[in-house]
Amino acid sequence: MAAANEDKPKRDTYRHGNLRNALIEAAVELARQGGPEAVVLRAATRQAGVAPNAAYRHFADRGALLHAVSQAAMAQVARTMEAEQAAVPPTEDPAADARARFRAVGTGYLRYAQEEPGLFRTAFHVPGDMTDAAADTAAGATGKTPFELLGDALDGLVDAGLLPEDRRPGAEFLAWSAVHGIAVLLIDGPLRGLHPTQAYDAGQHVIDMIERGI
Amino acid sequence: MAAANEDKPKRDTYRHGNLRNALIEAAVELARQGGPEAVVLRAATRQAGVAPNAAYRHFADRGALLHAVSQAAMAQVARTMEAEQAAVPPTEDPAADARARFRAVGTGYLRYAQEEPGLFRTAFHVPGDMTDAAADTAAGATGKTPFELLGDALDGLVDAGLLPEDRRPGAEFLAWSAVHGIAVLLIDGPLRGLHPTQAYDAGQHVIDMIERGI
DNA sequence: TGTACATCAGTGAACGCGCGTTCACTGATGTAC
DNA sequence: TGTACATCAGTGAACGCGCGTTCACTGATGTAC
Repeated sequence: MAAANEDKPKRDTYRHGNLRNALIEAAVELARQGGPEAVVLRAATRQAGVAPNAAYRHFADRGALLHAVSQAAMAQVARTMEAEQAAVPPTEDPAADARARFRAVGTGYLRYAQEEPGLFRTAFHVPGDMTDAAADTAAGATGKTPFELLGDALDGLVDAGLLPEDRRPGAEFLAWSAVHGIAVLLIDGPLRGLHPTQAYDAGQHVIDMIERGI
Repeated sequence: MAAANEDKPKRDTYRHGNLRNALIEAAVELARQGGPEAVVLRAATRQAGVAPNAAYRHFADRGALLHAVSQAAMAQVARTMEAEQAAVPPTEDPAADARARFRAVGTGYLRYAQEEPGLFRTAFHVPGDMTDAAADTAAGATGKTPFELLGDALDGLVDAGLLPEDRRPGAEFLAWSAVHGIAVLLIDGPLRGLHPTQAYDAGQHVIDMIERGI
């Protein structure tokens, strides 16, 4: 109360030392709370306890910072998918395993959208890295991007004989469309505000549809 | 060149007379070119040749104007769907007709998204009227909203025996998710920039998947 | 081990911008008598 | 048909705001000799 700058992080060194990461961290938090448009350069520097223009030592402009946030969010999506897959108890049945791994990709995607709508929107609102193989900063623990994880899961369905080989090409986009669509409906659209378990069910129904229709 | 205000629409009357509509028209054009965030109150008044604050005679705030644009865009979506349905040549086969009418709903939706991405994004970025039955300003020539047209088409599938009755509940959201998802992928996502005929094909494949998986 | 120097991360101040919104107003239009 | 008056759509000026970005700078750190 006495000091106006009580939460202003004080540095003991003249140089920050880790400013780039600090800015990304702050920007991620902004995106978490308000989506991509909430990623405000000045706010990030404020949070990092640094002058506004200090950001320009590490990012060309606001867009570059936003891009970094997007990559970080994408990596979190990948990790959520991986965690969902890791939680699947393996069975004796390879086909069942393949199915479960495929469904876990979609379920993880939707779980992330539900839990972190702001970051989810940031991940995909920034143009064009989703399918970039080179985007290693967008990868999860296995080093794969969400798109690659989806591709692998589809390959798994083919290997298990659950998906005819001639249906494989382009299947990414069918699955992705449906899951992404329900995600948007759930977080921004008319299904927003659904009870989490209902939202989960809606997501599972979409995944059911994909399995049938793919 | 001589006059700086050459394109400033001059009124002959002191009062504009039709300002509300003029503002909506201007705002629609802004959204058309730049999506919802391009709907700037001052820009709309500028275009209408009116002082910025004049807008407050007709709209409570910027949000109200944006909402009007969203409704207008939604109505255009409905009209595009209706046009797509009207273009379907009727056959002797009621089942084939029902299918065609169902597909036309999706095709119209995707055509609008492709042709008017800015307005499409505006229609759905503004919270929550999509499923409002009362939203008559969001209706097309038949007086139905996009959501209602989809519902009717699904009912048609049931009547034609193409969709089991127990699959009907919630089917709106399955179909809508998939079509909306591919729309987003096509206009903002990694499929952006696809050749229009490829984009059309991608959309048709999604609709195929829906028919199979619904 | 000590000194001179180059590097470059962060500072402080300022810029121009356009925005949404509020205020007290003016004057054209429609209505009552 | 003419006059008085109320209504209310649009005006003009100003507000506070926070933004992204540029400029010339300072001073801590690491390196070479």
